[in-house]
Amino acid sequence: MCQQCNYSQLLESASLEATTNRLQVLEVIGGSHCPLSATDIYNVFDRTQAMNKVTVYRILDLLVEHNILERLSTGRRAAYYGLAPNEHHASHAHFYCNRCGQMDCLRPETFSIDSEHLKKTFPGEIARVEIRVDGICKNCLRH
Amino acid sequence: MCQQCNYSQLLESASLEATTNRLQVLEVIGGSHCPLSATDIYNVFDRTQAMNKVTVYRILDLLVEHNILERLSTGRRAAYYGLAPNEHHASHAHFYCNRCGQMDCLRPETFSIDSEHLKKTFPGEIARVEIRVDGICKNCLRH
DNA sequence: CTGCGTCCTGCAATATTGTTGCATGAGGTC
DNA sequence: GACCTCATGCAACAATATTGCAGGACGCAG
Repeated sequence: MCQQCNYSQLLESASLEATTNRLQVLEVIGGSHCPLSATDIYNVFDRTQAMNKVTVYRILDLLVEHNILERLSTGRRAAYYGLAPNEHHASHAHFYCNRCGQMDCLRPETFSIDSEHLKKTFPGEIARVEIRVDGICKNCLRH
Repeated sequence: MCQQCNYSQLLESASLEATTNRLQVLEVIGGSHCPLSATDIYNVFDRTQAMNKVTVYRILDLLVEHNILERLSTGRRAAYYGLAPNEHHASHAHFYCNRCGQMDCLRPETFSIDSEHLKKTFPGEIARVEIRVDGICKNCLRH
């Protein structure tokens, strides 16, 4: 998902310690071409070196809170996590396959939405806009 | 949310029996100015006349499947339910307050997205596009 | 009008996902 | 060395949703 991000730097500029666990979570997410669920993430560590699921959840929460990761909803129960938009990658919509549960990133230019106008007129504070396209992916269509 | 929908008719045109429970669920959702969670819905019935939560979940699933209701994600765990777009109400985005958990409907013209183009070019089948704005609502900002 | 099938509902148990409380251990500071 | 803060782990718990099974309503064939 991102080869240009320096994860230690991301953490330090958020005043967070760059611990091994945090770096590993970031590497797993950053190394994936699509957002991952918390379960996906700690399953990766089950194979190589155990990381407690609570630790994974806490790291995910922390990084979302510091805007390093973004939490994506799926229409099902589990949330998915991807790198938050930053100078290296623009905010973009996602496609969620209702059949296999895979979530994919759409290209940033897929939707052009004017959230600036909304931010000026909306009587509240807007943190982010999430766009998700639901359907059936091409792999599942073949079967 | 909708005074024009005839719920029995909606059910019948989907070949579903218009049972009391289903009509009541539809009336609760249709009578609300904003989408409701499954818990909200069966709490309404706790006061007036009990309906089992499993029944509520099953009715919600069934109606979503038949495109009478739409399931909205919140970024938290509970899903919210509103009437699906139909001839009486256009598809629209929603605002979710991260502080109080209230979900509100935005006016349909808030975002104009070109999903037709995407449907033509995307190598998969697109069922719907969900847009959610997250932030803090004006009520919560006051406190 | 009796027996059979189908559908809706309820209850209990279970599953999935995420969170909290508390203890331990590492590393820094006085 | 005593003390602090922070990250982590473990166990228990909480919130949300689903499954299995049984009973009851309703229509229909005989």
